[in-house]
Amino acid sequence: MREESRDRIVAAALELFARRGFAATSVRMTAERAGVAQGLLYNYFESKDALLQAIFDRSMADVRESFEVAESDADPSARLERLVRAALEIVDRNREFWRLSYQIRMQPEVLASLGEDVVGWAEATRAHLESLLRDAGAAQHYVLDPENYPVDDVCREIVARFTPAGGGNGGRPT
Amino acid sequence: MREESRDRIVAAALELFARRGFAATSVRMTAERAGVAQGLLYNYFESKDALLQAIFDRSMADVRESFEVAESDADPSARLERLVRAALEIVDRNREFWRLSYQIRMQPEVLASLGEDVVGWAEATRAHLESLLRDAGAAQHYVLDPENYPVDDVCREIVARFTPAGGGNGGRPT
Amino acid sequence: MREESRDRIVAAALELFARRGFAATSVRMTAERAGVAQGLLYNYFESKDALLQAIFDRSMADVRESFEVAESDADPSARLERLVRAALEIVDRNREFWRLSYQIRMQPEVLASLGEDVVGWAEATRAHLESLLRDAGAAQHYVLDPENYPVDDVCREIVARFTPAGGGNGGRPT
Amino acid sequence: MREESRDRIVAAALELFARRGFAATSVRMTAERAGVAQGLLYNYFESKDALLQAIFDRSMADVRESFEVAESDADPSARLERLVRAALEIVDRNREFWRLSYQIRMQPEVLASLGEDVVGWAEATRAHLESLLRDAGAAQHYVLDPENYPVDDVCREIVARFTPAGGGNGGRPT
DNA sequence: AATGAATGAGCCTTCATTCAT
DNA sequence: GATGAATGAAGGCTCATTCAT
Repeated sequence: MREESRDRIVAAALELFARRGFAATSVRMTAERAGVAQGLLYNYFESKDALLQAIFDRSMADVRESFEVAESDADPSARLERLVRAALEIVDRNREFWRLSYQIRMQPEVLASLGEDVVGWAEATRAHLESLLRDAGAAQHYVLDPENYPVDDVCREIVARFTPAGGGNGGRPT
Repeated sequence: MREESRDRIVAAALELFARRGFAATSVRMTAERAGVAQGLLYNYFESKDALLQAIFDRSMADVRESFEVAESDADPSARLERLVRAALEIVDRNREFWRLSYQIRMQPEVLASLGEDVVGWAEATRAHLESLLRDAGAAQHYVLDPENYPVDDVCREIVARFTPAGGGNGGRPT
Repeated sequence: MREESRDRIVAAALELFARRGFAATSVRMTAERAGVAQGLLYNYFESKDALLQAIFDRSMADVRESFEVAESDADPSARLERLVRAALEIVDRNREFWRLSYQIRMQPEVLASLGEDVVGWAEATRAHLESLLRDAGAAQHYVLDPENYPVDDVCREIVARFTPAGGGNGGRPT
Repeated sequence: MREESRDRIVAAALELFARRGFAATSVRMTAERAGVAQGLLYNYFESKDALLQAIFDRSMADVRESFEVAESDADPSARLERLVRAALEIVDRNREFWRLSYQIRMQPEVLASLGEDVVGWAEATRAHLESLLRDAGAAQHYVLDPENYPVDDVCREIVARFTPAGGGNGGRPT
């Protein structure tokens, strides 16, 4: 039950930070959304900053794990498709997180206040993800408007492009 | 004279809003950076929100104008290249603004508080810009790390792609 | 067992209240120092204020008792010396308490919130103690820096002063 | 007028800190007593701690100056009396301050948070003052209950004691 | 007897904003 | 046009206190 309160706080914070921005979201508001008293937040997190860091920690672990599972696929012929699907799923499952992530990547000071690992990780994952999803435009587009995104088309096309005999416009800059 | 103070405030605000986020930037800080008393800000802008709106107005006008000039080129053979170069220049000249713009596009509530026109404009320009620069990945990449961006290569390639006989993968999703 | 927890709480509270002040000491801190959960404190005391009152009760009883023992000495020739030694011992044994007591005597509002008895007692004891220890300066000095206090000299001198044939400056204002 | 607000804040703070204790006095309460908005306090002082330090600075300067004036008296025969009267006046004029000072001297942590100079000064002045006023008991008594303090008797007696031919109980420990 | 998660009032501080100068 | 003292609401955080376990 201890974990439940903590999780609800993290979930509420992620949602609000993502949609309103970290600085514009008050702790009071976050606690309210999580359905707990505001003081409780400080039983689990040392500060509002620490809560932000915790969100990154959790999502980073989730992403890392998803990729590892996908990459461990033994069958080479299915591997690419699984990776691409995993990438889309990762974006999908953590949509709020990416939204938050995009904001913070634009703010050098805030970014620096998070641990070193976040900075490196954010860059690495973005590269990883985008090399699969073709480009940040796709990812960003998908984050903002998932309904109208042609997931299957994109998926099929990506696979096609990376499969021998496909060729075409290969060496595009990212 | 009047305009000089106003401009310095707008410039300071843009820089700070972009690098630290709108909510995390205080009016005091902005006035300090602009080298004026904090009260003066309210001679020119009704509120902090109005200042943000003013930044959008100014940058929107700048972008619009740049495009118009480029598109008015009479010579068809040079037109595409000029447009592409204009797009890169626009991003370059307003780098802080794009940084800010990306943050705010992620925040539905903030976005809505700006005028309707901003919402539509932001979307339209992004599409316009990105259809030229290929994708937001490129634009975003360029915003964050302009030093290492292969401007000329990209430019050449884009022109190539849109020039007859290029063809190929045209209908890519954005 | 019951008493042990209670005593540890009182001891911890006395130490912290004395060295950091009552208001600046948190219940959490006190419980931590006592090595118990913070909730337990409310099994023994109705409130933080009641804990303060309890400290006074305990120390007041201790002081009272010490004096009674000393004053009950039958042998007139030894009586004075024993009283003086008792006074010094009382100060010594309850050093933290005096420290706390001095602080609170300066704060009319806090003092009033304690029971009526405390106010009267504090004044009476101080007078009693100081008439023996010569003055609050001595007592206060001794509280703050017991190492360098010439206990024996003071003791001897006091006895001398109050012993017939000493006389001299008797009716000094306190 | 800037100075007036500042002074009113300092005066209100001194009074409240002295009578209720530093930690138990809220900034809101202080501002209210001073008749200003609570935010204004931070135009003049960086923090509540800084305000406490400012109080010490001001009173320390006042005390120092009073002593200097008294000590500069050329006439040797009047000098002692003037010094003693000055000491009493100093205590009188800064009664709230001494009250506060006594409290804080009992709290090692708070004391340490004030500048080094305060620690040394407090000790030196106390010694200085008390060697004149005979002892902290007198001073403390006078602080708490000035109405009933036999100022003139004490003054006369002190002078007598330090004047040649007086002698008597000279080498008392302080 | 004992724990510590949970509460919400209140703390110190910062903020956007106003207005006399 | 420009200043900065002044305001009071709101922010992040800590606190004394309660209560289910």
